[in-house]
Amino acid sequence: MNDLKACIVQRDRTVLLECGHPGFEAAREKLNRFAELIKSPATFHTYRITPLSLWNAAALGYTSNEIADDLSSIAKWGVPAGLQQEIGELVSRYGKLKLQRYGDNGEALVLESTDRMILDEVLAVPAVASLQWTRLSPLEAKLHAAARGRLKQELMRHGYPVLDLAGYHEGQSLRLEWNSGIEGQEFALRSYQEDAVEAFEGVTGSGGSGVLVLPCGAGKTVIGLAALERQQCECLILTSNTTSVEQWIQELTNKTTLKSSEVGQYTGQKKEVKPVTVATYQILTHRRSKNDEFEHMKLFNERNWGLIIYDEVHLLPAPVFRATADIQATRRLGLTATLVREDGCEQDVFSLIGPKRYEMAWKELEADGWIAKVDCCEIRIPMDSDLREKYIYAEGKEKFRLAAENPAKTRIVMDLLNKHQSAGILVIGQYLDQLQAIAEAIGAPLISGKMPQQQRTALYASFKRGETPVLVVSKVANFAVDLPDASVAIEISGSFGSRQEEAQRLGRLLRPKSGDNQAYFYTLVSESSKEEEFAVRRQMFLIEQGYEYTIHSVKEARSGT
DNA sequence: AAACACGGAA
DNA sequence: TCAAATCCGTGTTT
Repeated sequence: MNDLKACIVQRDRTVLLECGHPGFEAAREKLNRFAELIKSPATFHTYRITPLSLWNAAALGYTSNEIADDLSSIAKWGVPAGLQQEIGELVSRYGKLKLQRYGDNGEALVLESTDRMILDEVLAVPAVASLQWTRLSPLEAKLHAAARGRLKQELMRHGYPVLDLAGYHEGQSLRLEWNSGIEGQEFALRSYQEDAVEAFEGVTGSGGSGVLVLPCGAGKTVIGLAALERQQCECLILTSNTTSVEQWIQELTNKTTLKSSEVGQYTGQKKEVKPVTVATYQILTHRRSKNDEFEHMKLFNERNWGLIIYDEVHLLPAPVFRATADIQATRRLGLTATLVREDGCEQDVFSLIGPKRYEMAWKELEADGWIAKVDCCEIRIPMDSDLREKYIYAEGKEKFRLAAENPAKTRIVMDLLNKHQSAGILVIGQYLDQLQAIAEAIGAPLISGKMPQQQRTALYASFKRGETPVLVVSKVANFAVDLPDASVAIEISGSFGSRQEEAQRLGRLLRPKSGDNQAYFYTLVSESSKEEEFAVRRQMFLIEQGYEYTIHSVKEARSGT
């Protein structure tokens, strides 16, 4: 019995998961439903059950009983009594406050509670009390519909997520269908894409608001198109960069019956507002000068949008949250590979875009063959005595850079290139000097932000054909949507523990491979240095997704593999 | 018009 | 914590 229990569950809502344990996989899967990974050293992973992780679970339909059962099925020494209770209390908060429409004109809302004490308590919170309330009964209070977003945000901050049942306005209708493929080859959604869209639409099929979490390469754009096809309404699509804007437009016009005259681009170059409009986040947040207004936020109200799609929700900038608070009656679909934000605004995603409606673990897609298998390996490389000495006397931030630019890495890259004779190898790094040096040493072209777009495109194409087997790339790789997929990635340096960046880089390898469908991801780190710490942080998200990094230490500064 | 260069922003 | 990249607007050149 006990040999399947891989966890120690602690009173402070942290859970320690033993890595080598036979019950590891099963426990990880369960923990992912309602806990967040916060530390992942080699022997024990630490998870924390946070209010937000519980509410996201609750929104997916998990009950506190199911969570309690899951926990006790993995807890070696049982679940502390107080904790069981606390979880029950937290989970039950989701749904204790409900927001409903009041009257028929949509101008007012009513906040309802099953518990008078809770309603009294939240109405006493200053930021909530300052809204204009009319107490209708001990269990109901009325307010103006315009405050919907603000209210949800404030209540969430106070620890009470609201179940928003106030509904949506329909928006201008727009007819569109899937384009029928060649010779009756109907375009078909993959089964999980179908599931994701249905999760967004909800049981009533009336659509709603919320976030779908899917790995890179899972076809998030197609899911967005599907949501639009179901809703049949005018739609605003917000995304992170112009290449992505172009991609959306291409998919919209290729895969659906929408004509190019119905699809507009709203960016720095072109400001079209069409029945379907695709814009960058950046244009929305652009200001003439620092204290000016956001002049392009008016895009939210320029047409009667029935649906707003937020691509890459983890990058959504703060001012866009503020604008989103004002349009809570519009259906909202968030798409992302990770709910984790480096700025900690996960709560605002929950209250203003919506709760998580669907999540597919990366490993699950891998098992079904939709994405490649990836072997992740961290290689620890010693610093030679000169470098070590410099390192010891350096300041905090210099330390990181010295370790990251460890010249011994060049040798290891060469060894790895020898090992993988195949084409499709990316060397990815953070510092231009370092990348330059390595590019010269291995005789491969370096692509950085300085390189004109045309040259980049030419190199990407040559890489795709296999004529250029190895590319050295800087941070351009983080944004380049047109960079072809690779089968081996060697990360020689990375930014200060950005989990997203690591995920993005791994994402480059995920397109299914012919043959054994296997890809390789190496990350090179200087041994016993700050770089090691940050590598651990970077890897966390992927570990949560079920990837394991094997650690390989290099003995001498120059050694074979 | 389109291509390019620059500075500010986040 | 940094460095490097993007995007936007503006102004200049072809």
